[in-house]
Amino acid sequence: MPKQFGQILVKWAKENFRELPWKEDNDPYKIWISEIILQQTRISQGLPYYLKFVKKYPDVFALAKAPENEVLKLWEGLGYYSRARNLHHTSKVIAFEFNGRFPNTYEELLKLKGIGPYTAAAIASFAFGKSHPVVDGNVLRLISRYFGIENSIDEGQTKKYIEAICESAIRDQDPAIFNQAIMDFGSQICSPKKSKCENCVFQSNCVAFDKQMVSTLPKRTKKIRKRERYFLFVIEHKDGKVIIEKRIAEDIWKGLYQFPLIETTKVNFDSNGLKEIIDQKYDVEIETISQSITNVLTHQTIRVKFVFTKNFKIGKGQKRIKTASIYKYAFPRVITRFLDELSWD
DNA sequence: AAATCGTGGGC
DNA sequence: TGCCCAAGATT
Repeated sequence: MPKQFGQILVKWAKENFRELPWKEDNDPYKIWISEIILQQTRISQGLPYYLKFVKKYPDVFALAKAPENEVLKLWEGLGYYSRARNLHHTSKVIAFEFNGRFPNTYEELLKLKGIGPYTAAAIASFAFGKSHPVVDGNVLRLISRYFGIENSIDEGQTKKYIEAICESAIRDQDPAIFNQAIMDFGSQICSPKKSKCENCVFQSNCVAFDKQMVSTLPKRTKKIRKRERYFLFVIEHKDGKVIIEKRIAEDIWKGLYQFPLIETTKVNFDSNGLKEIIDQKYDVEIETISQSITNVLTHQTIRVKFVFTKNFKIGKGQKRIKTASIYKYAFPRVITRFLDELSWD
């Protein structure tokens, strides 16, 4: 790593500076909220949620005092809901155990739920000026290409190697500026596709550019296995009320609500005898069944049908709510999208 | 260590 | 269209 790497990076960033709302002041709370929201999430997708969160919960006490369901409702649609649950959990730790004082070291931050190596480094540097490099997807890509690292970035060793490189690079720089710069550069110039190599300030030293490996680096070895699942959501709309239940299992959408669910097999899902399948679990009369809706997630493809019924016998863990108060509960996207199309005549 | 956790945009 | 990917963390 040439010593000028950090300098060149910071110089580039100052010429391409863009203000981010959570960096207006150095409020660790706001920086924390923004970093959790931005995990595996693009700024354009996360920004509206950030604005909602700091408006409704201006400080850690406001967040800590809120009920979890309310926090999940605000998070609805953003995905990876454990982030919201951990965010809320950690807000209570900070508010009630630390009396609202935010941990200000990398090591202490790392102990908090939902804060891993990236987020600890981000908060430590952006809020407290501590010298810890952020190593996110942008950084892994940039460093892999610059050094021509052909080992998979999925491996812990590779990540540690890149972290070590960044620790030396950040040393002589302002930590916050360096971290912002390296991520901005990775996302704007050293992008996954259509990298802007023509006018890249690192072109002459970049191994990947020299060896024409820009499009093949970084390497990944993990392959995603996708499961197929088949969900029947049973809806009973009666007297302006519907029945819902909370997802509590260690599974997708934990903490969110849904209509009573029957998970079934492909054969049953596609068969004409869906009634028997439903009868096995619930004592109901079936009216209509929606067409199959496909919900593609990272690790599973879920086929969903909505089954409209009468005389549903309510069971444990289920409750009737007014349709007018559905908006208070957080639902998975596949359900909110369906509800948006629906009018409860 | 490897699998899992959502959603939406880009091509 | 189907696949990749996105300011990762947890178990």
